[in-house]
Amino acid sequence: MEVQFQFITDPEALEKACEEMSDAADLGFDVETTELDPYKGDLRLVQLSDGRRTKVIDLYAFRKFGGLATQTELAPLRKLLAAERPKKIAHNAKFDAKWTRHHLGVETGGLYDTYLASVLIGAGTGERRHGLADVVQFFLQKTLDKTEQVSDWGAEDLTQAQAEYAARDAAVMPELKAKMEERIAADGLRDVLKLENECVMPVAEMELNGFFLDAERWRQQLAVKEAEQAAAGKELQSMLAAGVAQASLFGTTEINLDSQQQVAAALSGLGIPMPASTSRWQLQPLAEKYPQIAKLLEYRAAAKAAGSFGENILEFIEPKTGRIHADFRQIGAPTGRFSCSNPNLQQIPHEDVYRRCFRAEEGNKLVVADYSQIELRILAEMSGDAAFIAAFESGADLHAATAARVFGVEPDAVTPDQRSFAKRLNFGVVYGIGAQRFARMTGLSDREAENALRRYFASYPQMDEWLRVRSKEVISSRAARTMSGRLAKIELDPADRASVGAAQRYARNMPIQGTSADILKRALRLLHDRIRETSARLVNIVHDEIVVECAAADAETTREILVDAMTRAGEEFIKKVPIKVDAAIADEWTK
DNA sequence: GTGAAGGGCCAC
DNA sequence: AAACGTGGCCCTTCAC
Repeated sequence: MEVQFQFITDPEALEKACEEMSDAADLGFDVETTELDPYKGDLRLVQLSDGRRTKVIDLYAFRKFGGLATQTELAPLRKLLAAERPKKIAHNAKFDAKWTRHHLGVETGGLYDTYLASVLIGAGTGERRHGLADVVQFFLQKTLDKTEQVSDWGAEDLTQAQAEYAARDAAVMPELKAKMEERIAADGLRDVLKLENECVMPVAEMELNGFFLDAERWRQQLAVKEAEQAAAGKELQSMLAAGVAQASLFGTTEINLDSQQQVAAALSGLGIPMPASTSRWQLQPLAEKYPQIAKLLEYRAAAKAAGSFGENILEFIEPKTGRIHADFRQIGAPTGRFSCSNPNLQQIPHEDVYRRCFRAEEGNKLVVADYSQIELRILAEMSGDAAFIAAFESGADLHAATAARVFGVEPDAVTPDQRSFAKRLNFGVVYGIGAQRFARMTGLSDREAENALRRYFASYPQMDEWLRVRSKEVISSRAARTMSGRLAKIELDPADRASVGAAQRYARNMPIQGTSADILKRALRLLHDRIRETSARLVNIVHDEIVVECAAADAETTREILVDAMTRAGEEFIKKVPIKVDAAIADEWTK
């Protein structure tokens, strides 16, 4: 693939090029950098292409004019990037948006991400990869050579091959987008792609913002957990010693307490009847009778804390900012949920000892807001169940209202036990729980659990019907959708009962979990547009929760903006049930 | 040595 | 040894 391009190294040429490109409807947009992390490396090239004319801008040539983020020589480029039109077509646009935001000081407008488009079209099948070369091959039947991708982009003089590679990646984007749009339309993915594209910039900024972690507090907490682990480990070793087959003449009876095999063998050696697995739910019932089991569970909890939530997380603090800049995958699950890694800020334990380490910096506040029972409200909306909707509309305690119906008592006569059963039913039904599992969970007999489920669905007949239709339709459609139109293709083998069951539970759960993700993403965009000129910064999201940091003086205003954005986003999708958002202003990430 | 797989467990 | 959905991280075990 041969691409003509202009290599730009001076302000006059840049201004002319930006003027030339400004009339295009779509511009391919790409950058080349010396590192993957914008806090660690240089932004070397910015490439723009309308498909015919391609500009490769060498930012090293502009360093002589001063800092890139503020210099006036780059103003034409900033203006072009900031504009809603032309659209900027990029593959994994979050990357390009982060680098240009951080190094050029500009928020890119009109982003269109061919990576996210490809993932949406893939609909969770995993049957093809979504790298640019893969996507270009699949949609355009053209082969892209990516060997220059990892070349030295910090070299004073770039090679011809590097410049051509850079130009070509940008030049292919408009054509790729045009081709993908046909498929997006045919698959009914227009709305959800718009939702995703509008969410890229908020996510890019969130990653740049990072979340402040008080390292001192974290270390103090960690020291406590490490001491607990050491103490529990020592006690457990001596309790197990008698059950360990003599290892050597030197008589060492120490075993690896992190090895299920060795621990299970030692416990068996003590005459303890061991279940097939050593997972907590299996061992818990044995803990009362056997102190060794109780000690093992104590050791495991401390080991988990010291391992997954230990020193490792401190290593993610970026020295330049003193904050944690985790990676958020915008379509982390086929349902549309985000995933998070390096580190995963969506799995920090609830306990205050951990959460209080994530806090606002001096002079700032956190605003923490989450949707109240959003998945159950979505289920009410999608199923249109009159009784379920009425329970939400009354504003009364949903779980108590459910208990009253299931147990056939007056709402104010519901016992705490009954409410607890109803709560677990309400949450379980979202996951497609079965009677057996519900029985294990609650301690009811299988018979009683079946009856409880039967009464539950009798109480909410339209919900029952909606869930049944999802189960039935997936057999032929092999697909499910959220309210935004997000698609999940579902594989199943009709001859295999387990596969059919799994597909049916997924087909019932995906529209609910995925619509929740749709709503959150819409909220992120609305929030982003309203906090742009304020002190507020998005710092974390956890499925139905948004955390914003702002100047202390702006906290009340920020809380109102956040609640309003989340509520409006919810109301765009949910019409029959009220949306409820709980929000708090705090110094720390606690509720 | 390195990496995949599986167990176990944290979040929503 | 979960027939309750979605993730990621740490650890051991085992194959290459």
